[in-house]
Amino acid sequence: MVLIFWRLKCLAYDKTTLNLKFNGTTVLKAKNTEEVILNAAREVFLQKGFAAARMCDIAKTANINQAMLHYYFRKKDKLFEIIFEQESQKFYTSFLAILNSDLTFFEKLRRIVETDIQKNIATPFLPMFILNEMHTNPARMDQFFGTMQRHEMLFKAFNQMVEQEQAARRIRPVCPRQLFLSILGLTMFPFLAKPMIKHILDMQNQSFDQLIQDRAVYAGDMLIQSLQP
Amino acid sequence: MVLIFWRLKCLAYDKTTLNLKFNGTTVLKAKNTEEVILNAAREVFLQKGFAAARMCDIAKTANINQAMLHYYFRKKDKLFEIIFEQESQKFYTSFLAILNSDLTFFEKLRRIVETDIQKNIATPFLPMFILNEMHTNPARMDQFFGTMQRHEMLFKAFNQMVEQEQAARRIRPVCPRQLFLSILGLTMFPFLAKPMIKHILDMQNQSFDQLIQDRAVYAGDMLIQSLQP
DNA sequence: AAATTATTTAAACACTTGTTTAAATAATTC
DNA sequence: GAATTATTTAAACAAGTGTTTAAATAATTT
Repeated sequence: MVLIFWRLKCLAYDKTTLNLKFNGTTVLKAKNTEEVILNAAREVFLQKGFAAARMCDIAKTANINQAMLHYYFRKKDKLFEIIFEQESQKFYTSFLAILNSDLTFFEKLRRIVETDIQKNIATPFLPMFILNEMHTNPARMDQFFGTMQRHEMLFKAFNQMVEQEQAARRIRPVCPRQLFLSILGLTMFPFLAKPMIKHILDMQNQSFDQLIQDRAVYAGDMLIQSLQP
Repeated sequence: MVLIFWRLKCLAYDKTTLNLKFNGTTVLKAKNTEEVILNAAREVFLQKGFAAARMCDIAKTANINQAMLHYYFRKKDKLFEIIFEQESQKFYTSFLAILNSDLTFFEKLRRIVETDIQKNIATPFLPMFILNEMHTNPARMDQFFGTMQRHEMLFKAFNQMVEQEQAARRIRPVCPRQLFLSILGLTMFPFLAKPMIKHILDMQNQSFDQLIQDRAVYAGDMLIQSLQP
């Protein structure tokens, strides 16, 4: 019995490093400090944005000394750049893949809306994080769009598809750019305006989440309905 | 000739106060310092948000000494509160008025979308300003919605109207909350995402503004089209 | 096991940025 | 026109916040 307690005492997670230690020596390196820092930075930056985020908040969230942040990442800017880069990637990766699939146009619309909403449910602060950062610091856009021409491809593919559908008279005449704006607006807006909307609609978190869930079907219906020839 | 030059020299706007002076004495008090400061604060806060806004930027924009800001408004927080309060007012004042007018439902929809977009054209940073502030500092919401129950009224009136139209089978069955989200999303999103959208759609300012202008009609069409029974 | 390297800590540092002070100037009142 | 009050300025101040340092500890290599 004493033995058990002795073991329990000596086998424990180090709160600081999150490593599993036995008698003070690391047995399992769950995550290295770098990852712990990045996760904390992501959490704080996504919630507050660059300007309002505090290095000490990140340190506190990561459960480490503030100097560690600089040991691993030198500057706040550098740390932010990494997070922004990572999060930028998530933003519209699936969009192109869906466009290039062999679904029908309407199926693609549904799929895009569906995956977009599911993605944003997973990381609800991402839209505001990206858009606000671009708003206050337009120079960041170059980083967002990177070196490649992802974004040109993105709309070109979409545009071509809409024109094709239109030519075949499977949808009514519509400005592809407006349609593009509508898709993003219908899916992203609830995440951008969540605090306000919750208040106006007088909803708790749970029922708001349900509203968002239902929105995938609703937005899909609406788009398709509005495109009927 | 000399006289003319002498006059030109002595009749001039004081860069600091914006007052019109003659021989050094104020002839016309265009705007008092308070207004000058508030206008500068509005400009800076709307563009940067609270955290990224700098008192010295506001002073520079107002063309005055930084100490003046504190002489007139004590603290940065206080100054921000005033601006936030003023801008909050503009946010959905017209919405209720239109709902209570005696237009048909579809006409109301068009009118709401139209005025919303026109309002945002006049103050394009307002949506991001309000939503981002609520996102980073939810405590601000109480100030936004103020003491009155404007917001409850707002959705209640809308909800009732949708249900009424539905009962009369003038529109297809639809969740009023989803429709509400759609209206706001369709009109506000372009302003929230302007930097990104401009880049993706590869547009200059001018053509983007045209896209926004066209959007009032487009969004109205889309909403009505999607509601056809 | 000793030496070297990597990691962590606490404290100090330095830069930014909000705020105050005290003196000067302008405006107003008596 | 003198006295009082309001406004403005420059400078210093103070609080917040990012960053560095030097010493301590842990890990790794020799």
